[in-house]
Amino acid sequence: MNEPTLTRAERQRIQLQADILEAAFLEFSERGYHQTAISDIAKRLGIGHGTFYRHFENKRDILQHVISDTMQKIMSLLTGENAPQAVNNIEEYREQCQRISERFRLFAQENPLTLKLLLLEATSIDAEMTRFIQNLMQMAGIFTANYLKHGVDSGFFRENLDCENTGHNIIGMITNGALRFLANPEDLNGLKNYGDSIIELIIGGVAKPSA
Amino acid sequence: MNEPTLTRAERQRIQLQADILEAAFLEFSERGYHQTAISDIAKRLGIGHGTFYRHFENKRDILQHVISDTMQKIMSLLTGENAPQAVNNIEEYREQCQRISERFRLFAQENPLTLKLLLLEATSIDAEMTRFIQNLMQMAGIFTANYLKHGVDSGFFRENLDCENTGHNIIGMITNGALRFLANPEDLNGLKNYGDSIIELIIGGVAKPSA
Amino acid sequence: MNEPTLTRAERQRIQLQADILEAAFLEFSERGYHQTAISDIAKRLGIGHGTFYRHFENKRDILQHVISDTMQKIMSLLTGENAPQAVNNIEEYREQCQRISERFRLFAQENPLTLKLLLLEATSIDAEMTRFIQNLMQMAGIFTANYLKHGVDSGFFRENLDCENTGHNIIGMITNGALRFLANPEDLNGLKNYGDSIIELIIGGVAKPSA
Amino acid sequence: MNEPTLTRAERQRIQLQADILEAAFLEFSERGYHQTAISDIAKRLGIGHGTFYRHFENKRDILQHVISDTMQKIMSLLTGENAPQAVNNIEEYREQCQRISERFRLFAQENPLTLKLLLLEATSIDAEMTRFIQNLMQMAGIFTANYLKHGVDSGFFRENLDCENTGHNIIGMITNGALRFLANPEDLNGLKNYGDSIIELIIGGVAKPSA
DNA sequence: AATGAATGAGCGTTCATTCAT
DNA sequence: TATGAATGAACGCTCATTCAT
Repeated sequence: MNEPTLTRAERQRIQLQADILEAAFLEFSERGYHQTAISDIAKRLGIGHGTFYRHFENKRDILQHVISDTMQKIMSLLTGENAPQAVNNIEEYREQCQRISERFRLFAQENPLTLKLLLLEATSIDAEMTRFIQNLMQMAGIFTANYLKHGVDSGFFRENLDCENTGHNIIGMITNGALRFLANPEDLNGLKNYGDSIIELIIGGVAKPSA
Repeated sequence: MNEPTLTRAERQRIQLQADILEAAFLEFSERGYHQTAISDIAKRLGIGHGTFYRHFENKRDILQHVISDTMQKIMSLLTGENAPQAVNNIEEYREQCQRISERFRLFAQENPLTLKLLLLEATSIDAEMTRFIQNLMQMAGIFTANYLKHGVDSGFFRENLDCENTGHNIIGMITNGALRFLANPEDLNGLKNYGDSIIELIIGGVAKPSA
Repeated sequence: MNEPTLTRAERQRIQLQADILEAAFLEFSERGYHQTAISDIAKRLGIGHGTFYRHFENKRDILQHVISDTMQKIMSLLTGENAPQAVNNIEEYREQCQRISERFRLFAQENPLTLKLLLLEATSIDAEMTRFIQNLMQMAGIFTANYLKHGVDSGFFRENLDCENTGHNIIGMITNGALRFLANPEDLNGLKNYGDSIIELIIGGVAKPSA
Repeated sequence: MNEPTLTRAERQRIQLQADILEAAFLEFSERGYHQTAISDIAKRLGIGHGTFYRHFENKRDILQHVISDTMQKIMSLLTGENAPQAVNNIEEYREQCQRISERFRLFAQENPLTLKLLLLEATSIDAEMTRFIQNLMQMAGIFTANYLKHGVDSGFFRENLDCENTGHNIIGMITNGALRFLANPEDLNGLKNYGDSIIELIIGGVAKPSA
C-alpha cells in the first residue's frame, strides 16, 4: 500500500477532483451537457468556478472524464459471479439470464442518470464522443458473445449460432429496455416483463417448437 | 391536380421552405443541433439569415419540422407490401423478414444522416424531443408486435409469446443494427450478417432445437 | 371648390394616406413608437407593409406627420368661441376659464391617446422631436399670455402681471393635469377639482385676501 | 465607520458598479434609453460589455437603478432647511419660495441631464416606468401641499384653499419650468423670471387686488 | 492553490428598408 | 401602384476561459 504516502494536500486534491467529477456527472445527466455551465458545476459544490480549471482542462475534458468514469461503472456490471462458464445446460442458462436481468434492472433503478447520460446525452456531443459510445456498445456485444460461445461449445446452443452478431442483437434488446425504462421509470413490472421476453426470445425464438 | 393553381410566388415560397428544411436537416445531422447556427443554415443556401425567420418561427421550430419530416420518411418504411397478413407459415415469415431486412439496409445506406439525426442527435436536444423519439420507438415496437400477433393467431408462433414486449425486443435489435451501421457505414456485409442473425434469433432462439 | 377636380385615384391615395396616419397614431400612442413596427401599422390596416413606403419616407417621417396632425387637433382646441376679448371683468374671466376647463376635460376624455402621445411618448424620440414638443408648449404659453394681456389691458388683472411667464405657468398646470388624468383616467371628479384649483389659483392666488 | 472593513475587492466592485451606473445615466440621458446599447455603456467606461452583466441583471434593470438613483437626488432637493414650518406670514413665505426657487434653478443648472432623463426620457420606456414617474410627480405634489396646509393653518393663506390640488398645480408649473430650461439652458435670466412669476401667481393670483 | 472579476466571441432574434414582381 | 420576400445591421445576452490577487 502506497496510499498512506500521499500527503494530506494530495489526498485533498484527489478528493476535490472526485467531487467535481461527481457534480459534473449529476449536472450533465440531469440538465444535459449543453445546458450545463461550468459555473453550475462549481455552484453545486460551493467552489469558485475558476477552481474547476485547476483540475480539468476545459468543459469537454471533464465530460470525457465523466463518461470514462461512467463506463467503469457499467463495465463493473458485466463482471463477477455470473460468468459464462458457470452454466452447463439450457435451464441453468435461463436462470443465469434471469439473475443478470435482475441485476441490470437493479442497476437501472439505482443509476438512471448513468443510463441517461450514456444513451441519450453522450451520443450527440461530438464525433469522438459518439465513437466512444459506439465502442462501448461494441465491447458489450463482444462480451455477450462469449456467453453464447460457451453455450455452443457446451452443446446446449445450436452449432450454427452466429455468436458475435447475436451478442450484439442481445445488447440491442437490453439497450432498448434501458431506454424504455428511462421513458417510464416507475413501471418496474413492465421492465421485468420486457426482460423476461428477451430471455424467452433468446432461448426459444418465436417459432412454435413443433414447427 | 391542383398544383398548377399555385402562383409562381407560392411555388417559390414552398420550394424555399423545402430548401431551408433540407439545409437544416443536413446541418443538424452533420454537425449537430447545438453546433449549428441559424447563419450556418442560411450560408449553406446562400440566403440572408433573416430570411430563415420568414419561414420558421425559431431554431427549435425548424428542428421540430426536420424531425417530423424525418419521421415521415421512417414511417413510410414500415408501410406497403410487407404487411403482417401476407405470410402463413414460418418459412414465409422468414422470407418476409429477409425482405424487410433488406429494405432497412437499403434505407440505411440511402439515409445515413436520417438515422444519425434520430438515433444520436435528437435524443438530447431537450426533454420534449427526447420524449418524441421515445414515442417513435414505442410506436415502432407496437407496430412490430402486430406481425407477431398475426403469427400467433395463424398458429406458426408459440401461443405463450409476449407479442408486445417481443416487438420492442426486435426494435431494440434493429436500432442497434442502425447504430452499428453508423459506426461502420462501409461494412455492408457485416450489416447483412447482423440482420440475418436477428432473423435467426427471432425465429429459433439460440437453444439447440432438440434440447 | 377644387376638390372635385381630383381624380378618383388621387382621392384614394389621399384617403389611404389618412388611413395610414390614423393607424400609425393609434399604434404609436397605444404601444409606443419604439415598440411599434411598420408591419404593425400595415397589419392594422390590412395593407402590405411595403405600401407604407410609397406614402411615407420612413418610420421617423410618419411620426413627424402623426405629431403634426395631432398638434392640429390640439391647436383647434385653443381657437373658437372662448376668445380673450370675450370677457370684460374678473367674473366673466372665471366663467370663461370654467368653460375652457370643461372643454379641456372633454378633450382629454375623448382623446387620451393624443395626450399620451404628445406628453409621454413624443418627448423621447430624438432631439428634434423633443424640440418640436417644446415649441408646442412655448406656443401654447404665448397663446395663453394673450388672455392675460387682455385682462391687464381691460383693467381686471393687476398691471405688473408678467403675462408671458404667467402664461407658461398656466400651461404647466394644465399639462400636469393632463398627466394626472392619464395616470387616473377614470377619476373625472378629481380632474374637475384639479381644474377648479387652477382657476382659483390663477385668479386669487393663495394669500388671504385681507392680507 | 465600518467602511474600512470592506476589502479592496469589495471597494473595487462597488466603485465599478457606481461607474457603470454613472455611465448608463449619461448615455441614457444624452442619447436616450432606446438609442443606447449596452456596449455603448461599456465602451464609455472602457470595459468589456460582458462585465456589465456581472453587475446588473439586464438593460431594464440598470435603468431602474439609474432612475432610482436619480430620484434620490431629486428627493434630497426637497428636504432640509426650507421646511414648511419655517415661515409665519406671507412675506416669509415669499422669501422661502424665492430660496427654494433659487435652489431649484441651481439644481437645474448642475443636473440638466437628470431633468432630461426624468421628464423627457423616462416617460416612455414602458408602462411601469411611466407609472413610476407619475408616482414621483404625485408625491411631489403631496409634499408641496404640506407647505400650503401650513399656510392655511397659520392663517396667512385663504381658508378655502384646496391644498392638495394646488400642490399639484405648483408642481406642474415647476415641471414646466424645468422643461423650458432644458429647451433653453443658457437663458438663466428667463428661468429666474419664470420662477418669479410662479411665486407671484401663487401668492396673489392675477386678479387686481382691489377687485 | 483557490478565487471570481473580466472578457469578448458568438448566437438567436428583430425589424426598417429595398426592390423585383 | 401595391406587395411582401429578402436582407443584414444591430442588439441583448450567455458563458467558456483567462488571469490578477
